[in-house]
Amino acid sequence: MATIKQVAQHAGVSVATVSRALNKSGYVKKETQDKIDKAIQELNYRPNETARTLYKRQSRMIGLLLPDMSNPFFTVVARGVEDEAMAMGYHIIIGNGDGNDEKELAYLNTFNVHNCSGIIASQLSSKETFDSFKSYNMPFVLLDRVYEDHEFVETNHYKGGQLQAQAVINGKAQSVLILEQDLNYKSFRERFNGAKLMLDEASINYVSANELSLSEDDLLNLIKEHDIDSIICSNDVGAFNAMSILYNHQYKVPDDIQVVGYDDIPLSRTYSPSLTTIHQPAYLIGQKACQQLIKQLEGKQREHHQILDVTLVERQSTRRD
Amino acid sequence: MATIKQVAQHAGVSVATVSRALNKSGYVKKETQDKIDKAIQELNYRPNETARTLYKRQSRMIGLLLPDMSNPFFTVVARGVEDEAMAMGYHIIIGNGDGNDEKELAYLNTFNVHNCSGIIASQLSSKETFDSFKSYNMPFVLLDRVYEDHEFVETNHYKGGQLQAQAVINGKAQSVLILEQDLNYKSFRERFNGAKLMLDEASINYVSANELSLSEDDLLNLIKEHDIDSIICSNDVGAFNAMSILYNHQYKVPDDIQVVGYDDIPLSRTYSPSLTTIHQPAYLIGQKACQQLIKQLEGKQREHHQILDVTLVERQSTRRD
DNA sequence: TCCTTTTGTGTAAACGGTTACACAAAAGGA
DNA sequence: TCCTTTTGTGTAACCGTTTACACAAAAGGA
Repeated sequence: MATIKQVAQHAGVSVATVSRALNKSGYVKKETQDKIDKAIQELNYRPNETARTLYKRQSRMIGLLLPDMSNPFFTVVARGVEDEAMAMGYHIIIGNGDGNDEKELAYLNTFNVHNCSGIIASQLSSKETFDSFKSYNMPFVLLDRVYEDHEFVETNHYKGGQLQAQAVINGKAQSVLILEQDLNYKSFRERFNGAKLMLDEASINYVSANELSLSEDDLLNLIKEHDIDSIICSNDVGAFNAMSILYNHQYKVPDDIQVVGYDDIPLSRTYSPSLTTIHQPAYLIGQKACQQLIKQLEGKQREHHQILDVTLVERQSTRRD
Repeated sequence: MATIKQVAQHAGVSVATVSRALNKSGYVKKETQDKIDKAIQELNYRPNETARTLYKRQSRMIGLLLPDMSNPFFTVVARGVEDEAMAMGYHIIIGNGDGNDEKELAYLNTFNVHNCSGIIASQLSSKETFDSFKSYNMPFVLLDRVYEDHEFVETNHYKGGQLQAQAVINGKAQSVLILEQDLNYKSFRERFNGAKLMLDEASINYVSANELSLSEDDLLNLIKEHDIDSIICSNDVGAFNAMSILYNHQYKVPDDIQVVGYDDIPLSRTYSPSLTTIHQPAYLIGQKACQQLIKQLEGKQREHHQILDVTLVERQSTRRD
């Protein structure tokens, strides 16, 4: 690889001039600029980012820390971040925290020693991790599962929960099973509360259970015991799971039991029956978070808390009228 | 952030000694080591990767270029690469090429100017891109969609195609529709050939069509026209799509038409009916590719061409006997 | 014309590490 | 004891950029 020194030599100027020409900082005579451009062409020179980063103590890289990129929701978020970063001339280093403190801190450290200019993170597994994040004094934006005293982009989970309930109410629900996830996370808690509120207002019975610790038999028992005719799931993957179990036990969806998911991952449109779910603008979340971070980096004016809207997408897995 | 200079000062030694202590290169007296460790502790020092990279002209980062990380197959591959990289003390910069020459070259360039130590890439959209890759003289390993004159990790696509045919033959196929994708890629071509061979041997009729350019109506027409009772898809997402269309037009899967996918993405187990498909060890592909690249980096002995096995996973979307 | 400002360029010091080299002290061998 | 080897440490150059500073030439103003 050619270096700036070689370009300088080749063009018969000093490295400082080349650098100025490159960055359009300071004065450079047209004639000189041309000579330099020619040299750059001929040597196929591309400035070394590492050296630039070292001097500037700031790279054009963004650390992206997700719970798990193979979760389809986060995959799409990541894609949003990546595309936006690319468009703005940044690049991302990706990390999967797996809800594990140590891993999260290890990635945080990585991002730091690589002079990443900022971090986008979701689901820091504990308040301590979050505090560590803050102590690094790196710009960052939280995603989806946020702490309220920091900049974030999220969606309106409360409304999402209400819409889930609305969907089953539209399908004449009588007895609802709400499958929740870790209620320590505000997002899940709010969805849960939103759904409960709507069901209470409509005087519809419901029971709830933790989706993660629920076996197939547990689910079937709950259904029998409470004569369940509607299931509200905590996300689409969970809904697919439930529908698969229902299918294998001769329950018809949505006639016997209707199911509503959450996220609207790409496959929920394609599933048969296609899944009624809450659309979260995953790609947009990623994009917005990236935009917000870059604004933060550049000291620009911005919204510190962005709460994006969610919508109900009614498909075949719920009844209508 | 503390620097090595501060650590040296704090410990009362030179930076060279600190560096040697840090890297366990060269001699360091036990006593001195202790003083240095203490200083590192007290200053919470962590070596700056950028500086290290600049001197060594080699970072501990790997560029990962995929067609699209939101394709569930590649998501899992990426996760395999990431986990393995993490375990070996490397990190990944991720890029989505989207089958677009320019993007691929842009990422290649990024990886290069960041002094990535190597590249793992899939589906370079043209031979020219591939040649550019080679001209950078960076170590790299190809994934899944490979050129044969370079190191790669892939799966046995020919066998995969045969197994797809086997699956429909097991379900007494009489008239098969093969949905293929871009046959310019060796992987798709081999699957196609594998499937055709098996069907020919069993004297079963088949027609084929390009999945990507096939509308819903086209599909339905083909089915009617050729009295199709089995569909071989080029991947699971395509199979879901097909099944969704079948479902909406009152075809029963697998009774009326059986469907076989390819990839065995996580959701194919959960889909209802669950999908018969060819299991590709996506995670393992990622892991192996990463291991192979790191061996290459370290100049170690290794297999240059790894061809992993695929297996048939028979589930509910195909008939049995 | 002389002085001031603007333009254009080069020199050298940073950025934070690693390592070649020099050299001194300690250990080992005869 | 003297010589050789091993151990331990420091000095300074280097990696490839950016930029503060110095300074000269050109342009502009009176």
